[in-house]
Amino acid sequence: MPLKVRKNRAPEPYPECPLAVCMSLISGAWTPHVIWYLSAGPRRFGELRHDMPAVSAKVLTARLRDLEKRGVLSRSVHPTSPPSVEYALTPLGRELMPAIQAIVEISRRLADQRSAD
Amino acid sequence: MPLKVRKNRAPEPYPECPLAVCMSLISGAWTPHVIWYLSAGPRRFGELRHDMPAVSAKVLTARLRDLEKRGVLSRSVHPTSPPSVEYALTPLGRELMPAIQAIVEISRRLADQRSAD
DNA sequence: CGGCATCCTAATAGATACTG
DNA sequence: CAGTATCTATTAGGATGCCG
Repeated sequence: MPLKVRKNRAPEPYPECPLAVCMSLISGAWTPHVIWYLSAGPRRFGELRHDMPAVSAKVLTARLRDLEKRGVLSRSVHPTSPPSVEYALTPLGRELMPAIQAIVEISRRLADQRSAD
Repeated sequence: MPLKVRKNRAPEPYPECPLAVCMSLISGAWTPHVIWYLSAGPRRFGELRHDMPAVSAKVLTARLRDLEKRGVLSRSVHPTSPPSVEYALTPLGRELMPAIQAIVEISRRLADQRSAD
């Protein structure tokens, strides 16, 4: 059993791999969407769920916790009633925007091309 | 049982989801790396394995087949001895480069910042 | 050289029900 | 409102061995 690397993720510990650092922050099917919807400004849990109706609460929670741990976003609890929790991009999170932006633009262009057929 | 969507992938069929089209082409831990290493020009299977020592042959094959099926790259077999197979980006594949490029640049900047600490 | 077949683990994600 | 708990399913990826 040789070496046992972390599975299902880009192998971060290889510096010769030029995409690894950023990929480890945006990998996951929902991660880029979360970052995208936060790029316009802070947003609450329920609003994010509304933005992405197809994601389950569990998965959204998991992604948010993960991104918080990695320093991409911040989580602030407002002890009101009913309680509200706000998520916002950190400076690190904002550094990822060029990639997300590029993905959005390519998606739009490809979608346009398809509908033009 | 309501609607049964495709699992473990960004939900392509939601047009209101602005990242879906591109994400469906670059999702997967190794996919962006493959596209990146092909961006400099056509490349053979063995060369790609050399570029990404951490990927197994099986996974690399799977990613290449997948990308070929989606029209991102082309596969051409040269019936020499020993056989050689060359992969190259298609025009569609080249459209994805801005996103890959952005990921590479962010990775480099973040790596620089870390080493500057 | 460039695969494919087989078996395996781990990560991601979905459904549903429940809670402070 | 913003989660947590539990259970299950799908998939990505890894290890190994064989083949034209």
